[in-house]
Amino acid sequence: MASLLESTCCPTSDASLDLRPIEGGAADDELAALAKALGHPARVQILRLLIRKTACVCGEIVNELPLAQSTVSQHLKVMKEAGLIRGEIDGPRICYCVEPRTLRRLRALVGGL
Amino acid sequence: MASLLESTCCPTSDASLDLRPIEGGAADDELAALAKALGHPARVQILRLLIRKTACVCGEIVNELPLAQSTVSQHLKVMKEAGLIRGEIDGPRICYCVEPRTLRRLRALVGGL
DNA sequence: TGCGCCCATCGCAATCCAACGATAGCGCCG
DNA sequence: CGGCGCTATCGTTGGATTGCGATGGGCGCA
Repeated sequence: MASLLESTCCPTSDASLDLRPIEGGAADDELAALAKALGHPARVQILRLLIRKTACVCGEIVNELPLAQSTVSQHLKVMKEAGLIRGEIDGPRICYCVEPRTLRRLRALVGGL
Repeated sequence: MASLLESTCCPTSDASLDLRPIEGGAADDELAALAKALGHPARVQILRLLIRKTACVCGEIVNELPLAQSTVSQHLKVMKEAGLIRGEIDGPRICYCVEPRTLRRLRALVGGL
C-alpha cells in the first residue's frame, strides 16, 4: 500500500505566506542560487518529472534520462541543497519530491523582476 | 538632449504574444539557458540595475559593483548572449537595456513549472 | 543471517566559469 | 590631427562543474 508513503513524504503543501523581501542583496543571492540550480537542462527535466508525477519518484529518473545513476544522484543533490526538492528515506528506496515553498519563492523572485 | 538616445535604443516594448511552448525538450533547454544566465549574484544585480534605471546605463554599472571593468563586460556579454539584455552603440558609450520579451518569456517558463 | 537492490559518495578526468590585468578599437573634443 | 575616455576582447590563473565508473552503506526479503 502506498498510503504510508504519502504520510511520511510529500506533505500537503502549506500555503503559508513568504514574508521575505523580493529585492535587495539577500534576494539577489537567493535568486542567483536558485537560478544556478536550474541552470542545467537535466535538472529542469528532473524537476518537471517530479512535478508531473506529483507523487514521489526515485531511481525511476535514471530510467527516464540518458545519464548514469551517479550523475542523476549528483543533480538531485544540487537541487536538494538549493532547497528545490526534498528527499526522504522510505525503506529501500528514496522518496524525492518537489518543495512547493521554494518553487513559489522562485516564482515570486522571478516575477518581481 | 537625451531624446536621441531613446530613439535608437530601448524601443517601446512590443506586447506581442509568445506562442512558443512552455514545456518540452526545447523549453527545458531554454529555461536552463536563461536560468544559467541568471545564476550569478552579480548578473542578478546588473539586471535589476538596468530595470530600475529604466533608461539605459553603461559603465555606470562598474561604479555600482565591486568588480573590474572587464569582469562587468564579461557578465554583460553572457546576459546579452542569453537574450536577457540588449546593447547598442551610442556614440562613445554603449547603451544597455533590458529585453522585455525575454523577461516575459522567463516569467512564463518559471510560472509554468 | 546472508543476499540483492537502491542509492549516496569517492576519485578522477575533462571541461567550463569567474575574475583580473593588459591591450586594442572606436568616437569625441580640443 | 592628437590625445582621452569608454568598452570589448585576449590571455591567464584558480576554482567549480559535469560526467562516469567503482565502491560502500542500509534496508528488506528469503
